[in-house]
Amino acid sequence: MSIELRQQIEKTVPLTNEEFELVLSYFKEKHFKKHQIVIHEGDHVPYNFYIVKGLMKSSYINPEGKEYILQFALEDWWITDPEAFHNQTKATLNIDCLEDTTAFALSLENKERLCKELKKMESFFSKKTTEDYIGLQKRILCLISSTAAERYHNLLKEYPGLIQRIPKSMVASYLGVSRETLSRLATA
Amino acid sequence: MSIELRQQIEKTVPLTNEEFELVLSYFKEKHFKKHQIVIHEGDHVPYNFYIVKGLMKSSYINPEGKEYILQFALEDWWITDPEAFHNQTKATLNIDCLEDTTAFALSLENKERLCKELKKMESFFSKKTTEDYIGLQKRILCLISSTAAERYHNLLKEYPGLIQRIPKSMVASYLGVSRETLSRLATA
DNA sequence: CGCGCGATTGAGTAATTTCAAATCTAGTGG
DNA sequence: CCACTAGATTTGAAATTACTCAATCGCGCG
Repeated sequence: MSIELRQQIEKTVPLTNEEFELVLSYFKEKHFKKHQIVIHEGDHVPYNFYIVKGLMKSSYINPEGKEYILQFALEDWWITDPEAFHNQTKATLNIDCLEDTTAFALSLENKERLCKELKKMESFFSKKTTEDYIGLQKRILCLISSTAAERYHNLLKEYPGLIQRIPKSMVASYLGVSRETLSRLATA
Repeated sequence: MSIELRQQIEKTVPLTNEEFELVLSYFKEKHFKKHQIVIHEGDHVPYNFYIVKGLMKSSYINPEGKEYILQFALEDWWITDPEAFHNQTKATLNIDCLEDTTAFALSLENKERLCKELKKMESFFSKKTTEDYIGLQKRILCLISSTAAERYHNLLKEYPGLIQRIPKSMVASYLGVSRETLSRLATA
């Protein structure tokens, strides 16, 4: 059930069985249904979620009600409203489920306790955040340097499995183009 | 000379004078002239730079020679090619100076030694990377949800001091619009 | 079988780019 | 101090790209 998480951590730091048990003990298993809202704008953000099975998305909804998708998270990915989670402020993003989803939930308090108790976990989170940072920088480069068509094909190439599980209209939102434009790109 | 760096670190973790001396000892002071190239695509990336005085930018240059600016870094900011630096691979970005610049250079080896010797520095870097990640997420949101005009005015509001020190054509590159479009926005 | 959501298509409009030319400006050497 | 030049900025006009609004299509689910 949690082999992937262990493997992910062990890409950075090796763990004994006991250590991994300790790590797991700080998480709380949570179950969500398709369409369920996990975090709503204005909420307190109690957890960072590691996705065991399923699919969530995080997005910003502007005053006119238009949704802009910041992230999809499927198996072995993490998702939260990072600013609200780390600064313990109110959420500006919304997080919901595109499928029935099982996640391991880690509170900020538990994250800090865990890092204190098991110093190498601090290295793991640090490395993970750095990798995520690099990913965002690449996405920014893509947004400022590529056309809508190039961005779409790049996404297809990078995450071929993702597109099958997501309505095209959401792919459009993630790429920063209208559904109609994406539809015209997809057939070309 | 290095009061700002100490203050930046102490926003996350308190330091004694001795500890800060230790921190500083891992950095190497470097001087660069305006227009000097600090990192060239294909180079090894030996350092992450903390800017003491001056201004650098990092950018990607596509095969046709068009430049896309990922980051500006002025006093009290950090800059490197993060992927090449952390994975010790060849640079895909270019970094150069828009002004004469003094920087504190930290090698990956020294960063790791420092974190090992002074555990709280790992917390500092971790926190810093998280904050930077949040910043990039905001920039992505801005890119997918705002018009060129909104992005420009947002930049003016967020970093009012930056614009005076940077050619408008580079602001355009950073925002992902053509110089001509930015010029028309700026006068409006 | 029909409802409803998502996807597609069409037409008109708005925003942005490109290419080209003109203008402005800062730094250099005389 | 002035003239000159290279780079940066602005402006204009045409072409492209993407958006909006509206209508239609397709299909899975109840």
